Amino acid sequence: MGVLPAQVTTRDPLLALASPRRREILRLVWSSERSAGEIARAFDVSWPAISQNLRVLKEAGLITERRAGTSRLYSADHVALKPLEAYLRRMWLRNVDRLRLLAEAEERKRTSK
Amino acid sequence: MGVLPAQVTTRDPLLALASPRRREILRLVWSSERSAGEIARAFDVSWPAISQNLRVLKEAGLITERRAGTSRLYSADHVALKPLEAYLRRMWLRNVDRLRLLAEAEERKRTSK
DNA sequence: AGCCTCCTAAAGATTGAACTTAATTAAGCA
DNA sequence: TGCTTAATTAAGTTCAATCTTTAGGAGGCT
Repeated sequence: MGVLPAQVTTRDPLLALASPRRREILRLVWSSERSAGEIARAFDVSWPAISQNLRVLKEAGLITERRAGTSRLYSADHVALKPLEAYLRRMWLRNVDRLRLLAEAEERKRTSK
Repeated sequence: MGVLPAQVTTRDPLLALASPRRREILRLVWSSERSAGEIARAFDVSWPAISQNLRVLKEAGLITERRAGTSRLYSADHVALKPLEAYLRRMWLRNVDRLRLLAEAEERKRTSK
C-alpha cells in the first residue's frame, strides 16, 4: 500500500556529500536558486561534469530541480539537509573544501607532467 | 606558531562516512569499545579489509585507537561526531546501511556469475 | 520551419577505493 | 628463545566514480 517513490533511482546522501566538488555546488545553491549554467561557470571543469554532479545531488534528495523556460534551476533542499547543516556550516567556515579542491588540482597538475 | 598536527595524514570525514561498511563499523564501536578482531568477525570480509577501514575512520578523526596488550581497541569519537549524530541516528533507525550492504552483496553475487 | 541557447545523455579514459592473499610486526607466555 | 595470538603492511586486482568529448533533446525566437 506504499506510495510509489518519486525518484526512480535513489542514492546515498553521504556518498553524494563525499565529493568536495559536489559540496561546493551545494554551497552555491545553498541560499539562492541557480541555473545549471551559472553553476558550471563557477568551476574549471566541463559542463557535463557539473550536470552529472547535479544529478547525483538530486538523486540523493539534497537539491531540487525546477524548469524555467530553457533553464533548469537548482536549489538546496533544506528539509533534507537539516540534520547535516551543523556539520556543513562548520566545514565551510573553515573553507576545507576550497583547500581540498585546490590541493587536488595541484596534485593532478603535478602528476600529469 | 601552530601546534604540530597529531595525525600525519588527515582524511575527509564525509568521505570516510560515504562507505556503508565504515558506517556499520562505526555503529559497532558507537557505544562500546571493541577490538579489531571483534569488529572483523562481525563482517563477511577479510581481516585486513576491516583494518584498512578502521584506519580510514581513525585518520578522519571519527574513532580513537587504544592499545591494550596485543589488542587494539577502537571506539567512536563522540566529540568529533557530535554534528553528525542526528543524521547517523536517523539513518540507522531506518536500517539503511544494512539494506545497502545486502543489496551490494547480492549485486556482486549476481554479476560475478 | 529553422536556428539559437541551455542542458542532459552516451561512450570512453583515467584514477582511486575497497577488496584479496601473503608477508610482517608486536605482545604475551612457556 | 621460540611459539601463539592479534593485528597491520605490502602488493596486486577489480570495480566504480569522475572526468572528457561528442551527440542529442527541448524550449524559445524570428
